[in-house]
Amino acid sequence: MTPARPKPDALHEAQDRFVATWGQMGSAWGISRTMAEVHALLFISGDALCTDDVMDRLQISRGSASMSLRALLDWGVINRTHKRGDRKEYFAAEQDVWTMFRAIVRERMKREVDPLLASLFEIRDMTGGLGAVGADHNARLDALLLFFEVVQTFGHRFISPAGEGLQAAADILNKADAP
Amino acid sequence: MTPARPKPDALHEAQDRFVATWGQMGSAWGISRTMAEVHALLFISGDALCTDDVMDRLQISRGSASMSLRALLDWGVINRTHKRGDRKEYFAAEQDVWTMFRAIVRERMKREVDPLLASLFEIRDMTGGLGAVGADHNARLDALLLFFEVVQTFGHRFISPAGEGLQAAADILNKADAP
DNA sequence: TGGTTGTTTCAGGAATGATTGAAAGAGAGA
DNA sequence: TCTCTCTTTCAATCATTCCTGAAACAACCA
Repeated sequence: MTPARPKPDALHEAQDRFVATWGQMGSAWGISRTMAEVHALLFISGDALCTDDVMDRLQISRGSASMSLRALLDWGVINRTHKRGDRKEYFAAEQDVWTMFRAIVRERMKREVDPLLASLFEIRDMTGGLGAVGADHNARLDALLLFFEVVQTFGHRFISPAGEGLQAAADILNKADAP
Repeated sequence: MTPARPKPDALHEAQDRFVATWGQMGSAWGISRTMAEVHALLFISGDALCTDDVMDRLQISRGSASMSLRALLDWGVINRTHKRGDRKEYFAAEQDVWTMFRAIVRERMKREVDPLLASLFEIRDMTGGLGAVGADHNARLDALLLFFEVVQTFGHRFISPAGEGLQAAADILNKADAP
């Protein structure tokens, strides 16, 4: 067995399983497995960890750890911290789940929904000149556009500053739960 | 230039761009590019196409076309049809955008959210015996569980039979739009 | 400034996931 | 039953994406 046990085995194993689970979830949704695992580790440990901690725990290279951490910072789901008398950088995951998902939704909207809508508008314009030939085509595009505009509206509401976003979502769900 | 032009160039090009756009979108969300492209083609053309039509238009192999079509059937976003006096199978995309997304949400819930919740519960149980050591860990898991239960509730409402699902979502969004 | 510690970058290699194409399967009609 | 047409399967190949590791970079301190 392992001679040194800094943590109870059960906790350590539970963390590992959480990391694996969250990693799988990530890849199903288009996020690289490692990046999701790094996030999972920071979230579930609750501590601020340094690059070497992450490397050791997940058995990944320095480069990979650095890139994942950078990407997570860009997404706004982790933060840099420092420890007094230590030059290393430490990273801690946002612990509020709603705040975390607001950040995720904000980024995905910016990276995917907004460009998608822009493209759909452009594509629609390509057949503006056509008469009846393009009518059905345009009708289909319009239906899709309408749907994604609704998605965008809803998304904006979800991510809008603190109270509103969370409250709006919670209210909707509470109302929806009642009947 | 191409000698035969069964369709106006503009329409053809618009379709191609839509296919490419939808394909990109797919890969960002964990769906294989080709499968998303096949779906895009069926959706934007509005016709029922056979395997060869899809192969020719997207320049993919028979095997790839067959597998993509099968997967799209499993997702419930396209349907088989037949033409009188023709043994070939034709495929047509669901044209109602809300129905289409209800199918997508239903499948993703079943494939990803449900198993995720099951895993999170299991992981939580792994540290049930631990005292104070595991308390923070469990609190974090609980917060995540709560969030995904909300997601699940909301998702179920969205996909619930015809009227309700669509209506509920539309209502919520209309209300949210007002102020 | 030189030495030390820590971080980022990126070309190349490894792993993962997707596609092909040919062969087997399935069904219809004669 | 045989033949013809269309569909599905799957091992081998290909493409893409991800990770590694070492070198360059940056920041701090004496």
